[in-house]
Amino acid sequence: MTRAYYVTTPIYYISGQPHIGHAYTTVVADVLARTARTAGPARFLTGTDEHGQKVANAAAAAGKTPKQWCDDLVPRWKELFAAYHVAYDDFIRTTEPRHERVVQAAFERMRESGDVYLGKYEGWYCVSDETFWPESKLAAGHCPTCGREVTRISEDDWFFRLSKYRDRLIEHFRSHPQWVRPRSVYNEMMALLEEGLDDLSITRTNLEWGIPVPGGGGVIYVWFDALLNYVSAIGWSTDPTTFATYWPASVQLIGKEIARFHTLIWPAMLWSIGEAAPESVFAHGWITVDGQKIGKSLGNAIDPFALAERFGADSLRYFLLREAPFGSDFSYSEEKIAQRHNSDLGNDLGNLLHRTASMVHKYRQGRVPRGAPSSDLGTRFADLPARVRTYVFDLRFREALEAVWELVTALNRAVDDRKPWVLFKEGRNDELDALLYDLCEGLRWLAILLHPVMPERMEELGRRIGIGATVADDWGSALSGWGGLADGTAIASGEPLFPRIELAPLP
RNA sequence: CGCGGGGUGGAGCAGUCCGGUAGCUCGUCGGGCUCAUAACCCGAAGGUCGGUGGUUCAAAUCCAUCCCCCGCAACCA
Repeated sequence: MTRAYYVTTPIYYISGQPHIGHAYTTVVADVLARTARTAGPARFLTGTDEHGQKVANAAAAAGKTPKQWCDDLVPRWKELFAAYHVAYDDFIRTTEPRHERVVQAAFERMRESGDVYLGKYEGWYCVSDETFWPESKLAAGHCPTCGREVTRISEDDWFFRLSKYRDRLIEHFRSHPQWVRPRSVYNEMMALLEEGLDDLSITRTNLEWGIPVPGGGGVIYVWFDALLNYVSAIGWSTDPTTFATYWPASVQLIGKEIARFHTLIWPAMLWSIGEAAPESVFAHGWITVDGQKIGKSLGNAIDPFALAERFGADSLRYFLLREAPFGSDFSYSEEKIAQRHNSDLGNDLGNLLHRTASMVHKYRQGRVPRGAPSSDLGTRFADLPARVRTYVFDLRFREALEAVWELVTALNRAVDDRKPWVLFKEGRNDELDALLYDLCEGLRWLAILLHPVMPERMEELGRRIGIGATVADDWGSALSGWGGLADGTAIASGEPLFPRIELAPLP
């Protein structure tokens, strides 16, 4: 059985509209999946988390049933991913039967093994908000959102024996120091582990919007339900062959706010049903505006659709991966996006295409001339695909892009160093042919190497240099050596690939 | 004593785990070039790496302590 690359995003909780953070995580997963596909089989899962109190509340406020609410919103997420050129293999909704079956099966199995047991859940309930609050969240004994009185409630719920897995989790963390990244999140989770773990109530009797507890007794708590999407989507308990191909996941991307659930509770749940923990979990940072967290209440939420419209989805994808080391928070601003777009994409890369196409037309009637038998550039960058892959699979996107940009810079420099306008004037045709060939071949490499990051623009670049859809080829064959571009290929001249974006000056 | 992260040339950041010429992008200044999207290439200026103390032949990097900023704080996804 072939093990395949399996990458997941969190499933997104649809109590409202998608924002730029959703696009961020999903784009990163897309880049991983696209890169993995240049090497072998890969699967990329995303989806929506649709149960729970907040969805029920939001739906009620909108005068809809929860299901209708979700059905109406799911297309927004799909539109978002389409707008950002995301090509997922599967999109799972937690309201689908294939998921509900698996959640109930997992629950049953844990109940049979004794990892799920009946206990008493106690907390505070705000009648007005229809919300439960733990003791620690109360504001001076009152509801933290509406300020009203809360009442003590107590219900019989099923609990997951999380405490039982503490020692195994500690051992797993110690023996797999890279399994949770970045290091800061690993440390924080390890500290939580050392403080100790309590069992978790995983059912609710006061709520109807959820997956029914097998045998009755309310619904399954939304987190317990949601985490299982990663295995329900690949057929746990129903399709052993598919499951064995993809599990354990290669990397599960999350935001750092949900690290507890994915690095402590999730592996314990998996062990409880006899499966392995994911190979790695990577918690990325927040996108901030002027160092502040983005939030509706702060009034600085960003409409991801408008942003893609304005700057181009591929430029944004590049920005998100290039701007900060993956894992850290990073500050977003339109000025920074425009700067990256203009400088890296427009001046360095786009202009490289433009000047190359111009010279090929001016000096060689728009056809790629025959290259020299060997090229210093080809020798120097022979290991670039392997380097890029290593960086990408290590989620060091910034370093991957910097490595690719060494080639961009080298090509631009080659023009200055070898002075084609002089070669042309002096009739040094072999030298001119060799240079122009290097430039075109270099562009072919760039289109292929950058395709996972900027699929739409690199496909356009591929069309311009006459290689079309092969930009998504397997790197092993496409980039096995310098010289893959056939001479005589027509190079199109055209509008700038990344036209400059001028921001209106600030008042 | 709740936990964790951060403070590096004008701006934004790498480097800190495994001590040993402080690196990148943008900006600034000077030069080159004309194929090109006022783009490209070369060079320069600019930092006692938050403070103090310690370990060491040697510390941005290890230890202690202090100051400042920011997240999280158990069932909220």
